[in-house]
Amino acid sequence: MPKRFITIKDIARELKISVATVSRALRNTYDVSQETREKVLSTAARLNYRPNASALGLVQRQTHNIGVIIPSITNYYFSTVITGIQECAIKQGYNIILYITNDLPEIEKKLLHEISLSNLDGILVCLSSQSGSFSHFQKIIDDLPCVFFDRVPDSLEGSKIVQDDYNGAMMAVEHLIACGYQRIAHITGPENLLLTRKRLNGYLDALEKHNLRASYEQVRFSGFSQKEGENDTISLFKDLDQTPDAIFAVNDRKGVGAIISLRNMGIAVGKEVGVIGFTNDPISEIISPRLSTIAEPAYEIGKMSCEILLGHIKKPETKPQEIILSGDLVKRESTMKGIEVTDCRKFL
Amino acid sequence: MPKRFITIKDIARELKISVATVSRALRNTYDVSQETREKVLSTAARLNYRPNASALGLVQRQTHNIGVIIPSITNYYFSTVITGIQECAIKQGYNIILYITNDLPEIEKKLLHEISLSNLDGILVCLSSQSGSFSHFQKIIDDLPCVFFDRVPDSLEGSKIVQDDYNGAMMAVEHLIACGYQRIAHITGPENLLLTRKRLNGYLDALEKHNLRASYEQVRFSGFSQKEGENDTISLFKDLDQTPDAIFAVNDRKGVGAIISLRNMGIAVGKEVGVIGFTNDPISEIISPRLSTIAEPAYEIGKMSCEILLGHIKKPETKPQEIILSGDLVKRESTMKGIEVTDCRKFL
DNA sequence: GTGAAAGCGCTAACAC
DNA sequence: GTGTTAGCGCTTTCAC
Repeated sequence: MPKRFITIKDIARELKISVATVSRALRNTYDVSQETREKVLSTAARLNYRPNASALGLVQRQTHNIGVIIPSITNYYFSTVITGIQECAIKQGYNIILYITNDLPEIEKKLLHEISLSNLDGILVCLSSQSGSFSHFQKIIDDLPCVFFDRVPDSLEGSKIVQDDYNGAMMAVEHLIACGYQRIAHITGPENLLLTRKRLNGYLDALEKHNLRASYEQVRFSGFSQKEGENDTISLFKDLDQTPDAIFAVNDRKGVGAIISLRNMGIAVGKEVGVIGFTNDPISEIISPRLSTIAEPAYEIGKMSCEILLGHIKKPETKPQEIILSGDLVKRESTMKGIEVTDCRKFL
Repeated sequence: MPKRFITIKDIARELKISVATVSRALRNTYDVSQETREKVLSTAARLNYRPNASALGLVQRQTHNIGVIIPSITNYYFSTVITGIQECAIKQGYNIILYITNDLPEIEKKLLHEISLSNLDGILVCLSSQSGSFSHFQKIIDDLPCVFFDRVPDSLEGSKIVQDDYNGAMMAVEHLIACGYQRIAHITGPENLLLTRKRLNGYLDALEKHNLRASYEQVRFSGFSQKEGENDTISLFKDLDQTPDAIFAVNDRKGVGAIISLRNMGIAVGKEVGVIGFTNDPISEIISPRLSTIAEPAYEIGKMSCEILLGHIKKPETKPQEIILSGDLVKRESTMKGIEVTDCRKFL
């Protein structure tokens, strides 16, 4: 182990003063003479002194590291959230340590067990899809400030930051209705996730509000991937006597999957069957036709989560907060019933 | 600072033995009796003891944290590389600390200055686009094992992991040529990046090899974004007397940009003008027509980089290695000259 | 205003 | 096989 950095001892020796004085001078404590302080500061700069993180961690019981547990980072939403977290953290002098669960509860559990909590001042969590119980989180919460974002538990205490899933879904479905679609199906994520249920409720309530048929028959639960969006769509068209004339997808990737399946079936997306997603993934601008969606404040979610966590870390007595950030409807061609698709070029 | 975890002292007190013995038992050192060890292990388990990371870091001079400096994570390539890094790291008991530069050399420099190196056992770096000089890295390299990936410096020593940029570009352009395209332009990244120059050389050499016109006139340097791909394409068609009949883009995002601009110009992508990218971003399957590309081993690059770094950490005398991973040609419709586009549905 | 010393949690060298 | 001690780099009483 060759790592050896300059320490306050080196500075003290060079200046023939005690380490205590060096320490005080460095931290600008008042009871140190102007002269000494300047000497210390200048030699520290000259020697390129940096405080040792482990020593600080040991004595102050805080490491300035925060953990982030997340199912995946290879999609627009999560990577943007992380970017928000990281930017906020660094600004306040904190590092983020990244843990990816691959959306697998076993890995999540294993991780939680193995993570060195003493290396962390707090933790940011987005649950994996199938997290059945949350007992493994309870232990952590007891030890460490913990903030949940996006996929949050309903049964645990703690701060929670989410987008407005219910109203977002409501907006999406009302937009479909406003466009003239009537038989609106929903392809969504795992039933046990709170996020899924909230969007589902928004969907169902919007239908009821407008006196349209709201039934579980036209809902498909599965995962969050494009492929699953494709399959759900196929299943919808195979199983239903009256095929839907619109699909509300729980996210844009599934929305893209829906468009692809519809295209494969020879159905004109928009004109014949409308599709709307959720996220505003850049991909929704690329797909043909372009996908209408509910834009989520991903970056904000990350930033806000980090700020709240840092608040808990700095003031442990802070009460848990639940924050809901609203999204925006983005209208594109996938929900335009009116336009004629005679000239295919338009969509190429 | 409320954090207080169980320590070996607690175990020692409970068992009325010394902390040294506890430490030895925990680490399974040989000179401890079976009986004592079992007692220690069981109380450690019962008390849910976890070694204190800071204390370990202090005494062993290693933190089991590795830093990752990367321009961005909100795209397929980088997020996949990170996933590979994280998976490899966790498997070997290391945490990754993420630093995002936003591709800004000022932030990169600032970061390098502020990062607590004593908190890191090593560092993985992907340069920002405009890193002019690398002097700020030199200091780090002297202190800490450092491995570069993807965007590597040519003037610094150290292990470097990259895809085969030169041959990938060569393959891409030869594919275009094989498809019958003749006037092949190139839209690429910042000229000062090694990666850009390698792909450029592959491009130029392929043209020369096949006796086609190779000139800087048909090359556009800019950034890596889709928007810049759009602009480069427009510029190409505006400036050139003889407009290109194919475009080789430095990455898929720019390739997508090229397709979008071509479509806007009313040009049939594939049939009239071929486009090929680099990466195999999932987006290349979504765009219409689907984008041919060179698939990069992103996950492998991450995994390999992490492995090499861990090698350096564990065996500091290890010589720097330069590893080149090859990519694969993926043929799609954006380079199909032959097919008739009468039925647009095919592409929708 | 400054130094000496203890202590954070742990390992390792040295006794016995 | 186990205990004692010193020390990793730093902060923080407590003296003076």
